[in-house]
Amino acid sequence: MAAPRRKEIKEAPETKGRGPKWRRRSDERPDEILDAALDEFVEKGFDQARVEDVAKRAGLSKAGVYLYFDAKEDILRALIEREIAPIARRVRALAEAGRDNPMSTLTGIIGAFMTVLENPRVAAVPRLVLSIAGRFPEIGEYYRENVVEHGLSAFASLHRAGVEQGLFRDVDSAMAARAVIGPVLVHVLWTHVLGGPPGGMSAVERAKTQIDLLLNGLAAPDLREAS
Amino acid sequence: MAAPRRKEIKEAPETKGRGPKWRRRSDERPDEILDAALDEFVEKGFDQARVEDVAKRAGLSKAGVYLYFDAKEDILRALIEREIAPIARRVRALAEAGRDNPMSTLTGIIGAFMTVLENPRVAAVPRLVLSIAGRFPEIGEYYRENVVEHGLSAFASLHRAGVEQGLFRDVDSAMAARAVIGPVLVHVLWTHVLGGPPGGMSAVERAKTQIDLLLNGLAAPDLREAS
DNA sequence: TTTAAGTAACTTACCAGTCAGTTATTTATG
DNA sequence: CATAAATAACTGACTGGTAAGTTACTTAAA
Repeated sequence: MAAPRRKEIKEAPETKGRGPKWRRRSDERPDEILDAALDEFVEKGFDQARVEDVAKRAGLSKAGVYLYFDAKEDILRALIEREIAPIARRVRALAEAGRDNPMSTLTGIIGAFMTVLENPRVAAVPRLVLSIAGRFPEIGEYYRENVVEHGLSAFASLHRAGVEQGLFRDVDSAMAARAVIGPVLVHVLWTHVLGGPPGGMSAVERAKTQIDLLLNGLAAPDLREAS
Repeated sequence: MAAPRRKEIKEAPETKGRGPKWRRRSDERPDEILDAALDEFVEKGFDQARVEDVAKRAGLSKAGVYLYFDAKEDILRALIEREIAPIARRVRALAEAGRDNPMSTLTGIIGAFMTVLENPRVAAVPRLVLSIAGRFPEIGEYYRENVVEHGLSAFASLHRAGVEQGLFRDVDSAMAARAVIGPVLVHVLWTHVLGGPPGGMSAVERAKTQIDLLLNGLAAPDLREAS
């Protein structure tokens, strides 16, 4: 916990003569606080994290934090909103790409999920959401609507396209989506939450195996039912 | 680790006339407290649950609780241990049964998981574990060793048996296990944590669809790769 | 009469949130 | 340019409420 150096922005006004009237010294404070909060929340959980520690990590005093956020809860809310936006955007992008080539998009999705969630800081957000969703239902709903449901519908359209091209079987989209993200989720929980050993496989190998299993099924080839 | 000493004295004085010298009035107190604690923890989460409320629910005073448990944390520990034992036992039983008939055992496992986890009180335990595993790593490890790893190895032997009988493909057992429990887990989180709508399907239908997908895969039949 | 079982009231500690006052930076003025 | 005025940014110290854990005492069973 090295004392974070205060940012020293001595930068002169951009336009010498007629600059903007008000140039705040720290427009980036809110983001710095959110960064610090994410670290603290990940380390200790929302309840056990102290606002004072968040403040210290961000390089200001507790009272300073309350200049930018009205309550601890609001820090959490803002944090989750900030972290979720890019995910929603990415999901959307994947959905767009999916129309043309469902199969490679699917493998792309699984691969991306796995590698992105390898990063503990990324994996931490869904964990945080899960752990506080009971107490702040709106946060859970927000996450559901903006990430999960978004993702689901994106996947559904991808699946639909694949069915039309004769690539995928016409099963229930929601169930298929669960078959896609379920194993990834289990892996995340296993490694990041329960502290299990990562196992021998690399992320790429795991992704490959999972896709194979997802597409071709567990049943021996000669036993598969046509559907 | 030091679980609060459960009073091992079995109630029933077998002999009518002359009972044992010491008949405690409440051998069942610890269990009553744990029942109450589960309710409170499920409702509010570990941190927000007050020991006094647990006590009230169990029908005694807060100080009374501290006669049986040294700390709030110990209540949690004991609770999880108590709830986990039967699961481990069930997992073992399923594994035994699995040797003979891997295919029906597999469908049995999925069905059992889904229906059992329909009960919020049951679903609550893994949720609790997930939410506090960061702060009490031993609890996470305990859960991992006694439930997840147990279950994994049980599944692995089931899978092996199936492979030998030519029923299953010889993929990585751990990955196959994830493919089995992942979707169930997603469903639990979806309904119990994020408050998503349950969707049209019944538990039985869902189980059926999931098994079909797991065994036969998502790919259209004529595209499947032999493996 | 002994002792396990139990309680009300207390102590202790913590921490979210506030407030009165300080410092730094910008603009206004002569 | 100096310097005063204005105000945004910030802090140390405090408050109030909450809840874990303790203690000194009471009750009731054997």
